[in-house]
Amino acid sequence: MAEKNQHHHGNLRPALIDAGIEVLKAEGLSALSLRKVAAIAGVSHAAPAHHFDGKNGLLLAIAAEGFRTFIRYMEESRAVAGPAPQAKLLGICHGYLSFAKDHDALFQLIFSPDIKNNTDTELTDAAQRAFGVLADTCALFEPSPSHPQGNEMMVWSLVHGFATLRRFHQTVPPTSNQPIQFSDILPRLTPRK
Amino acid sequence: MAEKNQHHHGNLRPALIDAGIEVLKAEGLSALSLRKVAAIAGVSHAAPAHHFDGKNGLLLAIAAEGFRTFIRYMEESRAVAGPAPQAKLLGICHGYLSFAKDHDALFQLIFSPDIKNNTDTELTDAAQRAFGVLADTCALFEPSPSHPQGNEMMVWSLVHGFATLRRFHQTVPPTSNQPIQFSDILPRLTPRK
DNA sequence: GCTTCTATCTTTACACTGTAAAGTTTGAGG
DNA sequence: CCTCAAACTTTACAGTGTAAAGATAGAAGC
Repeated sequence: MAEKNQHHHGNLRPALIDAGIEVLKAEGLSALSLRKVAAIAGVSHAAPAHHFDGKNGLLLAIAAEGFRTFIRYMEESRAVAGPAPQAKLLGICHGYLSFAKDHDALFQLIFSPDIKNNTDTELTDAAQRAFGVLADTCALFEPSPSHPQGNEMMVWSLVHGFATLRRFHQTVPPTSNQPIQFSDILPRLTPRK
Repeated sequence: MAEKNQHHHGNLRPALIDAGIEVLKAEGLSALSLRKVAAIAGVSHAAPAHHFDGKNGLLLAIAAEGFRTFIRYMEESRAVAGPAPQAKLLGICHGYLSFAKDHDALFQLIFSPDIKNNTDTELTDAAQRAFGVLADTCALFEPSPSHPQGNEMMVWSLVHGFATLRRFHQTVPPTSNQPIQFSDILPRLTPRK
């Protein structure tokens, strides 16, 4: 490894992003601080400022990386699903939900309104590619009569809300104690012929 | 008013909660601090500690208050809707979405996983009552064949995801620029006879 | 080979945050 | 009138983001 204990770290930027993801996994979003990731990477606390424009910049970079693994989750889950359109759609959603479960804090971050994005193309590109994965799968079905993107928004809202509320129910327990599967609430769409 | 400029404020607890909601409206969740609400209420920065168990306690109290106005939004929106079950359901959802739009930061707070709830009955009661408003309206329809609470969870996930993604699209703009209405993605349920 | 220069990182400093502990005031009860 | 307890203040401390100035090392030019 490029373990130079000198002044120049070598590839500090990705190291800081990795450290950030590490903190997210271990202690959650609220525990993520510039000084902590700097300490993990073995540099001074002010070093991150030269690679990211403040804390928000680090969050943007981590979020972009998060979106990329988010995409991977959906694509891999779709790949192992059956060939039928409905199976592929459910596969995407299961990937969505698996990501939310496996990367709790990262999921919180990438959809957090706290990260102010001012034309960060790296983030918006990754986010729109993530939406594209879902849109492509929705294109296998007849479009919604009410709106050209009706199916996308319906499925996207449904799975996102489901994931978010499942997180919420860890804090405020639901009234019912019968666990519900996502496939129970996903409507059947009519495949395109 | 009970404007005593002495040592004892009189009713500091609700004043701090109001100050917190005021900050949320003006500057957002990230700008909410104990010291700031204390300053607004005109007390020393450590005063809140005697009424709430730390910052999380204040957040819990604000969130409980937030859930109560959240309930009011849904009930009032249902009241002005038509008598048909589907109209009432759509009314609830519009109240849901109006609240999310009018009280952006408060909406973020009440569904934030950062507020750690350790058997705070005030919050859980309000939250479960909010869910009850939606459940009551869903009871007007035939139950989902797949799960007794299938309709509730479907509608709840749908509207919550829609609200969240609308917030998200303020940061990352959507690929399509044709605005979509919630009524376009809400499925028609079959009313109970 | 030597100098210069620039990106990278460090040091120092400051305002702000939450929290704990000890001190002060005020109003109520004996 | 005295005591006392609740409400609030004061003081202190560790942690945070950020800005500015200083140090270092590798590259670029000659």
